[in-house]
Amino acid sequence: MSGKDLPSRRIAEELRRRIAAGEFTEDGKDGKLPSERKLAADHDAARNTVREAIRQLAEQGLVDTHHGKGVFVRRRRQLLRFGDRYSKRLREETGVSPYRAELAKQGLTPRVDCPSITRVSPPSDVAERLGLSETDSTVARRENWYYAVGEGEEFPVQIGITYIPWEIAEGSVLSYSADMGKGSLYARFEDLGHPIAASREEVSARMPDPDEAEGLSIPDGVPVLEILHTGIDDQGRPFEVTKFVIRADVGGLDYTVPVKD
Amino acid sequence: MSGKDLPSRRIAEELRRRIAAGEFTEDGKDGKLPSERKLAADHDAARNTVREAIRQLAEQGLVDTHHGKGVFVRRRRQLLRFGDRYSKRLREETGVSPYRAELAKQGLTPRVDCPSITRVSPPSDVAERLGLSETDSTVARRENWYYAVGEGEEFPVQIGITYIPWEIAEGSVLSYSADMGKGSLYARFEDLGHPIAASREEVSARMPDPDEAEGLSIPDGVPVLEILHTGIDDQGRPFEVTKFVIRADVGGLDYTVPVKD
DNA sequence: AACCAGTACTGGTTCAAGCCAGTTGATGGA
DNA sequence: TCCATCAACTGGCTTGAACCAGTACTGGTT
Repeated sequence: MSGKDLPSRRIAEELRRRIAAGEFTEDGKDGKLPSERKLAADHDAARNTVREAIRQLAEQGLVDTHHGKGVFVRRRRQLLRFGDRYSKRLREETGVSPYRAELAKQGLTPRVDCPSITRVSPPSDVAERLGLSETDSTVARRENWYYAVGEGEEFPVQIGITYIPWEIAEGSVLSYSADMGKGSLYARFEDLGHPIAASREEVSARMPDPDEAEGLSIPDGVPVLEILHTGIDDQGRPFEVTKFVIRADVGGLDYTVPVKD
Repeated sequence: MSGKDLPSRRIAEELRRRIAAGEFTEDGKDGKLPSERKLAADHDAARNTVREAIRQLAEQGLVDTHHGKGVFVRRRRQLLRFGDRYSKRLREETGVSPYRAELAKQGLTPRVDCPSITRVSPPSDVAERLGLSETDSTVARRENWYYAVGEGEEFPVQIGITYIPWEIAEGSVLSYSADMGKGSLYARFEDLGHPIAASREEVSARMPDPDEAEGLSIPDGVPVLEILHTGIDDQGRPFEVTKFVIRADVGGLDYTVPVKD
């Protein structure tokens, strides 16, 4: 046995069963569960006990609650898979960014927002990867928000914060313009003598902090993937670090890496 | 403003501040917070309100609760970073597995448990990646649990479930023995004519299901990384799929991938 | 038709109380 | 000395009540 026989668990278990059976989602139904007060009466339990059960389901990502409306079965969206983001061939042949291509597979269109470009001191993890001193150097900081638009809804997918050593970015569009022109970011780096040759990606997962949860409208019980990406040029020099934060309920990663002998 | 001014939020906020200030962890202290009943009295609030505040902290991964003992500040462990797991050179030169090497950096020793080797029908995602029919084929299923041992404590890190087409595993140690001999798994695949040449890794993050949470003793508010790994040989044939589930509070990934022109 | 107010729902938060269950340390007997 | 017992903690769970806050519909007024 893996769980104790408590009222809240029993109620949660029963709701899980009914959700799996499609009781709330079949035909014309909108996925709405009975109200907390009704469930409490049905199970002869206190409303707080039902709330505890629903909290367990929400934590598990099975339902969403909406104040004033009700509790709804969360419909599973197929994950977007991001990989191969830097290939020059892709960049030149298809003319569309990998982000756009992946969204297109699911009938979605991207919207990217670049709310700020600033000049700052690098955070310590970024400075370390760029081989810079944390205090004696500055970097250009470009913040990008990625959204997906489709079927009358728009939702945020990921945030990317790119740090570029100031001595590289200085004078280039990288340091001041949201629009980076044909071929986008990595074409500009190539112009500047840093063609991307390798990418290091350090991947972690964690719960979003409250600001991220709000900004990315992340439902309860959904973690984020955090990727610390370092761009490395043909000389082995790191020239750019980007910190991605991806909603794990809408996005994942897909790497195909050759294995070295 | 990002949060409402509710009693439970205020209490959580104050505890966050005191935790950050090191009030519970400095010098000889063991990181224990005041009891729920004491906090309730101090803040002139109901015990349930304090519990709600503590639940928020636990969800955020700041504290652990222990029934009968108290609430403790969670000490952050440096993440283990797994990458480059398949290199033949590493395998032959160092003689130690990458898993062992990464743990050694932090003064930990691995323990690996192989509780079961069975013959089953492949799950659909696995069958798809191996190019098999879900119903007309069988695979060897090897389940491995990875633990870290150090300083009088042992904790689980990840689970790996490896699926191998039966026609490949049949007759080999892969199909029946926990001990795979010198060079381990990928050396055996090489013996069988499938030297690993590339690895595809599909990465997602999610909350653990209740069984995983128990089996991996995952604290509240900690997600897992799920990696669906496909081993590909020098002919481009997939010969093995492993599903890893990693506790995100102890482990992450580290890929360095060349960028194709 | 357009608007607004009222009302009856929904979940969100807090309260005070009680009992259950795991942990710890003191007490006292063998 | 050793060990069982007990008391006094700790958090875990449930109850039932009250009130707040967001939503949607209804009916009346304009």
